[in-house]
Amino acid sequence: MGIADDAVEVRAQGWRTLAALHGLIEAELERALAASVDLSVVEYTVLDALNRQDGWHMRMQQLARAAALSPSATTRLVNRLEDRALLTRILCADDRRGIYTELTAAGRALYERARPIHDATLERVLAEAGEQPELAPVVEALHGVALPATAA
Amino acid sequence: MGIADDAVEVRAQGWRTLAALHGLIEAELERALAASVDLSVVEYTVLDALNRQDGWHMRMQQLARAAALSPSATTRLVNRLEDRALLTRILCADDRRGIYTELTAAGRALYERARPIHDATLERVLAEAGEQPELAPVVEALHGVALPATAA
DNA sequence: CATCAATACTTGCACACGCAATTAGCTGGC
DNA sequence: GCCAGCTAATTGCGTGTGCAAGTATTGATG
Repeated sequence: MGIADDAVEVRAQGWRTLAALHGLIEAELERALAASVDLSVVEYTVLDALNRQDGWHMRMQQLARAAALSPSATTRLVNRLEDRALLTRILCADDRRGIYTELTAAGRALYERARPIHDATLERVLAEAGEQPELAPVVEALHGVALPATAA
Repeated sequence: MGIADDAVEVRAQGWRTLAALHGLIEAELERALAASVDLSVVEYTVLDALNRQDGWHMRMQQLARAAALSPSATTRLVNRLEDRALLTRILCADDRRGIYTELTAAGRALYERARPIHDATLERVLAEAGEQPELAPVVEALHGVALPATAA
């Protein structure tokens, strides 16, 4: 097996490791959030993204990008959250095709309740994963990701 | 914002980055494999896992673990691949609850055709991701994952 | 040897997703 | 000012998934 073949194997193994870690974290978050606040991970991601905008609107498309979802899935996700009165649709005046979404008070409240659970679960899972030799290097690398804005 | 809060933010940001990279890679692999060999990423994962066993059987449960899938999803996934004659179910004699799966010649052939496409796509996407400052640290870490067996 | 718990897989069901087609609204050429 | 082409969001439809219940088989206990 030559050097080139080794590189291919390393990449494949790296991808499997990444997928395994991702699946592990997502499954744990899913379980924790569903049990405590009846939210899925994508739903939490949307609430988190909206909250990070701190009172400002977000287009459906931005939401879709933040949640890595298709437009249609985004529509239905927003529907679900709107039905639960966690956010509201706002037709913006300057471009009447675009639809902005905003957290309601209830949405913000639920997010505040969900966040500590989310963060604690993440901390626990990352700690556990860090002890597995295969996953550890990737877990370590997560500490090194660039922080946006506030850290600059 | 204190040190503890920073750590929480770093973890959250790390998780978002991991999810973004994972989604990116998976989407590209999905597209490439679907277009060329009509396989989804999970289907390829199963073929890959079976091929790595090199002629030996795998239980449904091992398959489920390798593909990060529930038992029910594994059953249906194996059904799909069996319908396409890419693998066969083998009822093993020593434990008649367990069901082993094995690649057929057609399955092995399709895998051999899919692998270069998979590997090339992975190389390309990782190279592209490595140029994005936010994703780069995680991409780098993938090179450092431990190789099983053959590298020992 | 009969029985009860545990394990391995399968099936019923509801749900979230992506793709393609659709509707509504903006924008540029003439 | 109007039609063609583009973008934003939604809806119809088929498919893959997880959970919970069901079936078959094994192993332990009395």
